[in-house]
Amino acid sequence: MTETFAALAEPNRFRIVELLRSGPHAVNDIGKRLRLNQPQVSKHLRVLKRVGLVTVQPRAQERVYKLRAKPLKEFHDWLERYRQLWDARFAKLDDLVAELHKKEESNGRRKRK
Amino acid sequence: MTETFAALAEPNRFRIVELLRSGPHAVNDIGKRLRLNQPQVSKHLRVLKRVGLVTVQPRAQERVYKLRAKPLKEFHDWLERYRQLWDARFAKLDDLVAELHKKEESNGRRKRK
DNA sequence: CGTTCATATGCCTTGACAGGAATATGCCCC
DNA sequence: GGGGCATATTCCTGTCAAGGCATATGAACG
Repeated sequence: MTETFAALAEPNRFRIVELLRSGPHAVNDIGKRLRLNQPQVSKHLRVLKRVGLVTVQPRAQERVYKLRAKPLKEFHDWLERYRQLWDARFAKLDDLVAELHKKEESNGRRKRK
Repeated sequence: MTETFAALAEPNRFRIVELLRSGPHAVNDIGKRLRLNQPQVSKHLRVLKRVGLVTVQPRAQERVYKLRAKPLKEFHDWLERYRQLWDARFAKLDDLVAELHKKEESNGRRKRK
């Protein structure tokens, strides 16, 4: 999981992923659109492939890279577990907890070991 | 956005975030639970704070760190734009596109510039 | 088969960052 | 106000990764 994060942490790699969202692209095509030198594109794609974010399919001499659904879905599922943080219902609960903390703080000074 | 990724790419920082999902924690508490030295915990929390993933609230001498909803929600929203990748409906469309590509390939050799 | 095109790999330098140990800051309590 | 905690910061060192350039691999096509 953290490897996926690391892969997306690199700005140019992030741009590549964003570009690939619109569909598969060949290496040279990516390089031209993002103004990147070909070797860097290949290297970045290598990393993205290693962590499973993309797959390759040869088309003659070209290599067409495509986004893979699985890791992005896993990603999405992971974030779902944090949904409570921003859900309206929880926001209220959050306030409540904050209030409880305040109380605990004000009369906790004597109780504290 | 990529900064958030970078912050989460560090395994120990990821563990801290996972721990904070269960609620706010003080620095020393985090260190004990995750078996990390206090300075590293402080440093990691500094990074998490810089990218806006956490906030601090002083409680006497302790500093209680808490997850922030906003960046995680933004994150979630960003991933929503990729949902088509793993949605069933799109899976079919994907197959269709693949087939079209195959056709284009078979009779495209002469058409290609 | 040799040339050309698309892509991959190797080498090098440089900068960023994590961990460890020591130390500084800040707050509480007597 | 001085000692004791909880936390932050500093310095140091080693590691790792990105970019630039040169070069290697590999396929198509005359």
